[in-house]
Amino acid sequence: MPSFSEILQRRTIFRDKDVLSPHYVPDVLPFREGEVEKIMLVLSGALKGMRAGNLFIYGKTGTGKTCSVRHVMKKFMQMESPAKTVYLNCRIYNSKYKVMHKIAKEFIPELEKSGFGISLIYEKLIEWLAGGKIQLIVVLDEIDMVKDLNELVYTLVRTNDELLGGGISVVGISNRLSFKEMLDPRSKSSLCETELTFAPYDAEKMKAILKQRLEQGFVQGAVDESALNLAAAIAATESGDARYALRLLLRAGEIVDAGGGQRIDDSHVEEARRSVEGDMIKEVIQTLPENQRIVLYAVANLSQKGGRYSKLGGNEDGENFLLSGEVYEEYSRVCNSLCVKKRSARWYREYLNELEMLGLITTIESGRGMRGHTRLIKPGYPAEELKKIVWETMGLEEEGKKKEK
DNA sequence: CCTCCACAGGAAGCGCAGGAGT
DNA sequence: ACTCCTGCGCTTCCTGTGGAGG
Repeated sequence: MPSFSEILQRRTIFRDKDVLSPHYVPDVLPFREGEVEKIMLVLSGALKGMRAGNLFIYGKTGTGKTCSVRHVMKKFMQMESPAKTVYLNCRIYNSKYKVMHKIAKEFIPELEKSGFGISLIYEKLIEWLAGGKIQLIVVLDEIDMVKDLNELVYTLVRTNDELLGGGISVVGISNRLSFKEMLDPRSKSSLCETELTFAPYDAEKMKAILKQRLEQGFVQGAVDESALNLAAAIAATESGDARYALRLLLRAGEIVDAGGGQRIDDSHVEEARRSVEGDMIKEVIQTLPENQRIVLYAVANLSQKGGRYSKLGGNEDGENFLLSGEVYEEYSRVCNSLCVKKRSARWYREYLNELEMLGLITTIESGRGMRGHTRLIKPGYPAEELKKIVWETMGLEEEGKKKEK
């Protein structure tokens, strides 16, 4: 059993792990100068006591949206001004009430406790804004998660009509462009007063970003040039997501540390990719309902044994596809042995659709050679790995699985 | 050609939990 | 604190689809 002092004395190639975390806001944002300037421009009015413009920011995950906004907020707060900003993530504050309450209690201590009516919160907020002639900027990250978004936007925008001094402006951030169509036209036109799109990073930019971070995050010379290139290339081709790239490097560093090495090379990045991928699959599977996990297990299990399709010699390219029907049979069987009540065949099909969308399985329509109209299924990842992960997430049911064998 | 098979997926409705309204 | 309402997960029922088999 090691002591803390031993652990602290262990050699590490990290200088500062925080720099590699997704929450870190760097002082310089490479390739986002233009976007940062535009955000500053839109919000600058508030510093002069005028109402700032509303802003809608769109871009895929890991393209620096949140980072850029937080960066601007940081600068904004350093200025002498009665203007205020609030940042909230709508994954947590996902309704009009929760958002309004969070905004209010940020500035008005007496509303700290919950249980106030929405109208009281609203009035207090107006009183506070008008009293101090305050310009408030509300940043709503992952804004598409708000259930009654139309209501919320309408309320926030209308507030300005009731105010003589002070005002509210909204900065919405989303990674889904399609949600804009869900808004009614009035909310849409006020929220999207100004729009800004963040493009994914290409491999070159990704490399520069990683380079900037690893100079602060790792000790000098800890990362091979080719390992850096590889990490940048993987992240750029898979998603353009800088967070993913950073995660790769972080994991690769941990792998090297664990092995007592001193340099990250290509093999560590490859290993990190597999490891991170495994983590992400696990995260997804964990959120799945029990029955859906059993469906996934059934697919994995059956694909190892081989389905009827391959036994009938129906496939030319050797792909081991499964028939929808036989997977349902297998699923039913597993449910039985686990003493879990099975879902109807109709709902099972919905489960399949969702699993496909999540990339956990792939399906194709049956063509010639197959009787009837069905779907051919195969796992999206190695069956062994999927079974293991499902197994782990099932926890207590492990005993049941053993009996089944 | 028609019929049957083996499914896909839409429509309606049901029971339940949690939030809104009073 | 009480009911009322609504969204969600799910079942039941049903119509559609495209090739196989007669």
